[in-house]
Amino acid sequence: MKIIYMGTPVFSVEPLKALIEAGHKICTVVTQPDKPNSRRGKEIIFSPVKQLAIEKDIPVFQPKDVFSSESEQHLASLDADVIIACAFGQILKLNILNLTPYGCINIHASLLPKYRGAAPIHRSIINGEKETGVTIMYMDEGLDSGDMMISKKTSISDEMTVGELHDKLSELGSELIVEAIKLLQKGNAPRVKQIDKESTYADKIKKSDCKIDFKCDVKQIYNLIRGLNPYPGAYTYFNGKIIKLYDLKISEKCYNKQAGFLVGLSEDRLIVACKNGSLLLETVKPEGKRLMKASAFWAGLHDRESLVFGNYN
RNA sequence: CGCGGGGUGGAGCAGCUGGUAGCUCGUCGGGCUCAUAACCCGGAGGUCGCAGGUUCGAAUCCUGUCCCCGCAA
Repeated sequence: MKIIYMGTPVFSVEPLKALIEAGHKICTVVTQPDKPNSRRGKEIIFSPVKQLAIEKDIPVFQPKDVFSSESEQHLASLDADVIIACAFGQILKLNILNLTPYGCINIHASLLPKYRGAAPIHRSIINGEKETGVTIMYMDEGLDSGDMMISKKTSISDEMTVGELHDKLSELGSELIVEAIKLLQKGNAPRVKQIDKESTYADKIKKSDCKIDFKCDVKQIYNLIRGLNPYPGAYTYFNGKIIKLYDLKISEKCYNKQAGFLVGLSEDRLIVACKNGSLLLETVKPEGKRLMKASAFWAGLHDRESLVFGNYN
């Protein structure tokens, strides 16, 4: 198959690799424009997918708007069989959706119609789901509302972080997309409508979603933290500064302290009292600092007056 | 030139209204103890990122330089 691949972040790297290894001809990789960035100003960071494309000698196309007529003309001139989109980051409109014989196929990291949208992986952990998966679908104009081709489930363990789940789903997506293309080629690919009324949405993670509310149950906080670990990281405040919490365990042990109180250290873990239990922090990242052991953070406290997370002052 | 924080014994920090360095943890030795992650005593370990300047004297002030990181994108 002659494929146009659209993707941007790390999640879309593995599937692209898999397609290349499966022997498909990737005529162009479409990815988001380079962001002129970095603190220093000048360094330009290529998207993960672009890096792979360069490595594999695949042409890269970075339109500001894929659906623009110039972009459309360029893509049309490639004469591809199918467009595969995976976390590309731009909305596709009809002109692109209908550009190739097989249309646009999407790799989505959830079991549709559940968790449509931008952050299905994060949201599924934050919500404490036990199971999720990857769905290969035919794209339409809606938000992840197209007909489904195939999907595969995977379980979410109680300790899993979003980073781990991300990698797992990325791998699963790689397997599925290769299989999906085979089905398309054979001409017997399934096509199942989504049951719209059962759909749910996983909105993009906003900054405010990452703030820990210590009034919540310990389990909820635990899910939030692992659902945002390693990126973008759940945060709270300590002495007026932001501190992000990463690796941790949850404990049922209750302390007679206010939620957010730093009880002390136990086996190199910082105990934080919560509602209906406690958190055992292993790594944290104070504002302006790099990731460090919770025990190191504890060791560096010179003022043991206000040992509470969640306060602005 | 997007905003900002930082480079001090193995780790995390304090000191920075100038006079050769301190805290917590770790580590080593010893003690207490049935025992210990707890406690007590003692020790080792630092050219205070680098270069230059001011000064009788700088981790502390000034200049330059390298590196690291947080936020925002």
